[in-house]
Amino acid sequence: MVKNLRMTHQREIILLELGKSMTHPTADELYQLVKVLLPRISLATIYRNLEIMSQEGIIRKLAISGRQKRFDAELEQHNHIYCVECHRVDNLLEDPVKNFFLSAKKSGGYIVSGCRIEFFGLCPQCKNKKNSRRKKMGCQKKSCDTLSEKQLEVLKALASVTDPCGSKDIAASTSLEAKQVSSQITALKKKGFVDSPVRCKYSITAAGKAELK
Amino acid sequence: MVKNLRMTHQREIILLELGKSMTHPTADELYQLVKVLLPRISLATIYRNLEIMSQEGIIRKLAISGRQKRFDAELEQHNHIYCVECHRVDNLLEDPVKNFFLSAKKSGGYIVSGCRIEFFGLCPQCKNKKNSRRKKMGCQKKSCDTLSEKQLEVLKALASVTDPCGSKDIAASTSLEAKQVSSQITALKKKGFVDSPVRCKYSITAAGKAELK
DNA sequence: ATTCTTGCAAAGCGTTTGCATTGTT
DNA sequence: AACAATGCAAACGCTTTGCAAGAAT
Repeated sequence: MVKNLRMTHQREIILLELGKSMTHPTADELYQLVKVLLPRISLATIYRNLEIMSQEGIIRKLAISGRQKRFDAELEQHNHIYCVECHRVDNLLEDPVKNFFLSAKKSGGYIVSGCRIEFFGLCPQCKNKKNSRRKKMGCQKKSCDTLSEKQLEVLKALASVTDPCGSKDIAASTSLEAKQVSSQITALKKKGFVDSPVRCKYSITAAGKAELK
Repeated sequence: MVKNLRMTHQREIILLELGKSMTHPTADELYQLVKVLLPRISLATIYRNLEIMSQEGIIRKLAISGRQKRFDAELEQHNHIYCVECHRVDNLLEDPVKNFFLSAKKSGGYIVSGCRIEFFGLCPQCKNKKNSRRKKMGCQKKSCDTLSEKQLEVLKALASVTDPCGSKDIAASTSLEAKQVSSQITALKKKGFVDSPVRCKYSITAAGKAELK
């Protein structure tokens, strides 16, 4: 699951340039930036590293509006605003859900003409496929460090929200009962993947996020 | 601006199949469906028609998650849910902003692992470019049917929301003052592009939507 | 020594376009 | 008659991949 990554010169520079950039660059834009420092680097290396690093959770791949993929070194949850004319992507500072028009005004001078909201996850079919696949592979590895299906589900649910939430909330978003959730949370806290910043409210830790690959 | 569309057999079938389909098909998926009825049709025709028809507002192009574009014959505002495993896209029946977890439960059995919210519009630079371009072209056409810049801005603001809203809301989302908005609304109502279903609340009409191309 | 990573080139995929022909108005 | 739309094939842009050479552990 976890790859043995090596810190190559190329990878270092790519990460550095992505970190410096505030424009959510595309692979090609990043290529242009990196080429200044490493003239012999190839575009394929950029793509490969961006892919690997986003899989490892070191950077974030933005699936925005059809066109090219864009990348972001900022991992904290934040939303984006996209110019339909020049295709640039900026960060949205305010929470857009709270007040559409307010955030529009504050979005660095954008004229907001719309908003796309898209949920993602597993459809019923794929959910079932995954479950049966896991059962088959279940007999191979069974160390204490391995998360159970239920724990994984809970952890994912916690990863998908920013604010701490109670076990009822988690139950509502998973296939589990509230009672089941509580015991999973206990196990997850023991492993250091979950903590409880407020009484009866839980949130995922950095270790927990890392565990989800 | 408005093209002279012809109703060809191909276009008719494409529209029909898209209308029947509940899966937000990709161009290629639609190609497979249409080919059953019109075995000699080419994929390019599918792409061309989908592009033209979405430009004309007859269908909707979904800018979703990375890979292929998807198309939808349903024009009413609704949000989507996307399976990260098999890439299918379903409709989200509930308003997702209201309650993330509630809608997750009701999303046809999906396990929701996240949500992408993306605003779009014009960035400050492109906004300025467009304005100066319009000013240059302003002397050519000046019929009564032409919308002023301000009217256009108001109309766009109304097009971007589902519920009727007051002039203050509109002012907040445009570069205009509330007073200016009111007079633009009056003009737009006269042209039949805006109506007022509730006192002091305005919404865009079908004609208004059509006017925005 | 092992195995991860690179640069290069070629292929991949989804989409768009040029062109001669066909079909609609 | 005018010109929009078609089928075909070739090109496009972005991305991925196979492979031999190179670099990090």
